[in-house]
Amino acid sequence: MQLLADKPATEISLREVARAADVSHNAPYHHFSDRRGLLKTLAERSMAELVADVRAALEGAPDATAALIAGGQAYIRFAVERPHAFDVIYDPTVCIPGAPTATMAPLIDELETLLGGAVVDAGLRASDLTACWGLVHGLGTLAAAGHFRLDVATDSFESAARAMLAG
Amino acid sequence: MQLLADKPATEISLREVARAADVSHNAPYHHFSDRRGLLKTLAERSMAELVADVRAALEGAPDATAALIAGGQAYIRFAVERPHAFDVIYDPTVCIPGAPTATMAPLIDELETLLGGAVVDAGLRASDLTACWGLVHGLGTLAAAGHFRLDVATDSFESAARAMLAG
DNA sequence: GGTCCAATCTTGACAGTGTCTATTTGATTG
DNA sequence: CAATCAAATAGACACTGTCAAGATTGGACC
Repeated sequence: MQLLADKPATEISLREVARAADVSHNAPYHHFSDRRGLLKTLAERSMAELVADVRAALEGAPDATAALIAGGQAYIRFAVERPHAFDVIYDPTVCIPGAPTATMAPLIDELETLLGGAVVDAGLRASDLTACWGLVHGLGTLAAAGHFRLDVATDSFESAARAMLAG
Repeated sequence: MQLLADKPATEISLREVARAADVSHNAPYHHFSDRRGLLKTLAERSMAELVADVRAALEGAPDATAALIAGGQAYIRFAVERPHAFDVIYDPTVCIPGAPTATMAPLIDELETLLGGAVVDAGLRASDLTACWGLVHGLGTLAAAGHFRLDVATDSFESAARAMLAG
């Protein structure tokens, strides 16, 4: 996780992890089946932290509308502030949504429940979860890649969400 | 580009490209500066095709509202049908938005002009480009990763766009 | 105490990869 | 014809993921 703060998961090697832990180059194989096994674990931990961030934002909001906006903005902020952690969560070569890890599956469910609940509580239809999730995911990804700034992304989400609520 | 249809850019090796072209393992170095140089070229070609798809969708639409929806849906469809090409376009280790390639820069501009024009023509504010781009990007990415189906993503974009137009 | 066992770590080896250097080829051009 | 220059080549290096086969450990049990 420490290495993941500085470089993309793709560029993290098992031997590098071993060196950082000051053990032999093969010690990681007694803790992870594979290089992909390591990445799976990184993805699970990252997802747990993303879910925690979103939940904290939802719980800290005064009303349902504010909760939807705060939750979405927390999602976007996570993507921008921890881009490599965010990327590894959604890397399809690491975790296939159709067949997720035993640890990952409930986290995905929880994220969907949190976001879905916020969408419905704010007065939107349940099917609008797709749009809201897509919106924060795309804004977060593009902002993380540098296509626009974080505050532009969060403001943009807020006004789009309000437009959907009004419409 | 042929290899990119079957596997992510990350898993394409220069030596593999050389074998596919039936040349020595070092021949690619006379056409690309670097492994990253190859990926940059793949990103540029992919971006050109994405822009072409979006433009074709815009031009084939009967009115401004239909154009916005068709353009966004073309973007989503590209992401789902050619996920590896889509990924390499937005890979920040390949092309940094702040300092894009000479070939990539005008393509990014063109995409923004196309989408921005569609947004404004349909009656939205220019600042809504961010939300629309983020929306199709996120829906495309999540659908490509398998989090929901293509038709769910395109339908979701259509109804969200109509909601924004009505609000 | 002694004995087993499972985890953990180690060294050593292998093929594959990106990249550097130096050398050869082959066509274009003066 | 000779010169030149781009394109391709072979060879080498460090690095990587992964496999195999031994070490070391610490506790559970007789």
